[in-house]
Amino acid sequence: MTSVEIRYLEALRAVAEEGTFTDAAIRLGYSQAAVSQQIQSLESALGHAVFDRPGGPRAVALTPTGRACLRHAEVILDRLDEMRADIDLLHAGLGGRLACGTFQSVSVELLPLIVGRVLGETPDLQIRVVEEDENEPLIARLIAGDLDVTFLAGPVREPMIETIPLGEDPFVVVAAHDEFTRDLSAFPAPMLAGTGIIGESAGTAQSFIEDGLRSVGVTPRYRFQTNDNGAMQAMARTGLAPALMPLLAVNTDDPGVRVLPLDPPIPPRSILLGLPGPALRTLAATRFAQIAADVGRERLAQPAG
Amino acid sequence: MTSVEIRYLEALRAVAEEGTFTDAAIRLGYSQAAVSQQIQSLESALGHAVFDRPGGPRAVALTPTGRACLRHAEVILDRLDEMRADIDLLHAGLGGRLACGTFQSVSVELLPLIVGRVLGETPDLQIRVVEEDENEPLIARLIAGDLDVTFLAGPVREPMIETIPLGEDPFVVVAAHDEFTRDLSAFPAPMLAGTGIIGESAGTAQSFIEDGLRSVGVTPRYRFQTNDNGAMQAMARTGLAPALMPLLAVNTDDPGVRVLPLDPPIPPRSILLGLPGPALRTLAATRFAQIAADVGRERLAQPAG
DNA sequence: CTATTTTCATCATTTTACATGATCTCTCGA
DNA sequence: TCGAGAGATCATGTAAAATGATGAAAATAG
Repeated sequence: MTSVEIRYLEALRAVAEEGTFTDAAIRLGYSQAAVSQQIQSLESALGHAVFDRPGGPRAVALTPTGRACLRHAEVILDRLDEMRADIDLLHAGLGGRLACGTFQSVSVELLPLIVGRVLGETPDLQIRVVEEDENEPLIARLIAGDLDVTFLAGPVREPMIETIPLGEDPFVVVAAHDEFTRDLSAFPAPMLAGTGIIGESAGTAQSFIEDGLRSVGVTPRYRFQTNDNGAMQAMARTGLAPALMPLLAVNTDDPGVRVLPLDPPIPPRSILLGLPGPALRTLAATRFAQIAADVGRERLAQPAG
Repeated sequence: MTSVEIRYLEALRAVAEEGTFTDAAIRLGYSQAAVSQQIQSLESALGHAVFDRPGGPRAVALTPTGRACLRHAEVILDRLDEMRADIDLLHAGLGGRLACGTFQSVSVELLPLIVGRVLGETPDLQIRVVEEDENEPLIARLIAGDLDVTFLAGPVREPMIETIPLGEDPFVVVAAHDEFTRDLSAFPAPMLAGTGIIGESAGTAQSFIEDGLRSVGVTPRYRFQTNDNGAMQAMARTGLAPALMPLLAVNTDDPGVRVLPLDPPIPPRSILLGLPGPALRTLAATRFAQIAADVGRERLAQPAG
């Protein structure tokens, strides 16, 4: 009891196209007997004849079973070729797919820059972006192979993956442009205790901010919480309270607000790029990481020292 | 240098789904060593690793190459299952396709009746109808395997195919319904010499008619020739000349014409169903032939004796 | 830190499948 | 009736695959 093999399907196609077992054997580089046996194996695997052998010098003809089989066989053989081509492309670094994890503040400015440069080099690469609010699911998906590369925030302790520091993203105060803020060059941290703050709803970044505030003696009190950067900034513009946001997430072209460093400053969040171990790394992912590091050097503050 | 085999793709899928070589081997009914070697063969065929083996009791993980490969492998394996299912269906006579050759006069009444009954039995059968004006291309396509069954007219001498007589289709005169034809029960053949006739343009049927007419002493003289049955009948309705048509092609519900036998009669055309040799015959084609014979007995004149 | 467990790789061996070359058999056409 | 051409069959050597046992690496438990 044998099963269907690629070789049999190739023999089927060759015989169907050549019309004789002998010619098919020549084309495939086998002996006639080999092709005969391969077709017999295929027939025993399927349980039905695929060729009608009229005998004598007449060409063999496909049975209805053979025709049905050939229709599928051609798809299968084409798909195999496609597979090889796909894999070759993947290792040439030109094609394939790249799934990239990210989070809001990175998505605004850094990601488009990086993606733009990557696509400039390899236009046939298909980049898929997955956004999450926290590190944890991004890391999990990277390990699962669901992502090829992902941005991460803050310090990451995870031996299963490799991280590349891209730079630091300071937290800034976004406040309404009014008489009070007009002449400030930094926002006094203690004032936040009185005004309250606008912040993100939850997530890793938010608890990082809260710890930072406490370290400068301020207990955060939220006047408004949202996960949408635009909404946060718009709310700050009304003067309800200042928003405390990562600089990357701020639209600095907005004339209605002032973007100020906090005084005293709280520890900035570091931006990392996570990659799987070398064996699981795409060529495209490696290149993405290089470009991300370049862009980080250009656009992000680098840690002192 | 080995090439990609179905077995390897099955191993790839099993390992990817189970997470370990050992579990995949159990599922596939192989030893662990066998699966290990199959994956190695696949990797050497592709030129790249498909799994990352972290070593120790951790699950293996697909490499990007492996993921690309698996995407295609799943399509290929699904297609193989589909192929088997398709062939099984074909031999259960329930599914598959049936390509049927036909010609105009049969298409009008006989074919819809037969197709209706066949589809009543096997609704999932896909029937494709191919119409030709002559026997010759129909027979050629039947032999080429392009058709599974075909209607044929008149006597056929072709050892490569099998024919089943369905009945006879007499030639009738279709004449305008006027004072002259009102009381006739048969049309006198000699009159056709005076009026001329309306007939088909060319083809096997037409030369058969001409031979028949000559045998009753009439030399055919065409007033109008067309390949469209409706046009022929419409022309006869105007009274230009009587049309000589196979009864099957006549719309007998037309009150504007009288449909009369010829006197003396000319030999009728026999209607046959052509089938390929038994090895090339679909179960559906066999059933089609049985139903066609039934319908023929009900609707066609049977040859004397 | 060692023992244990889990997992995959490796090796030698057996078993199976495969390809070959030499006939056989069949059909058609001369 | 015979030969040419096509596939089937057979015996045989070879290559590939599966096996079972063993080994190595890494995480886990004590």
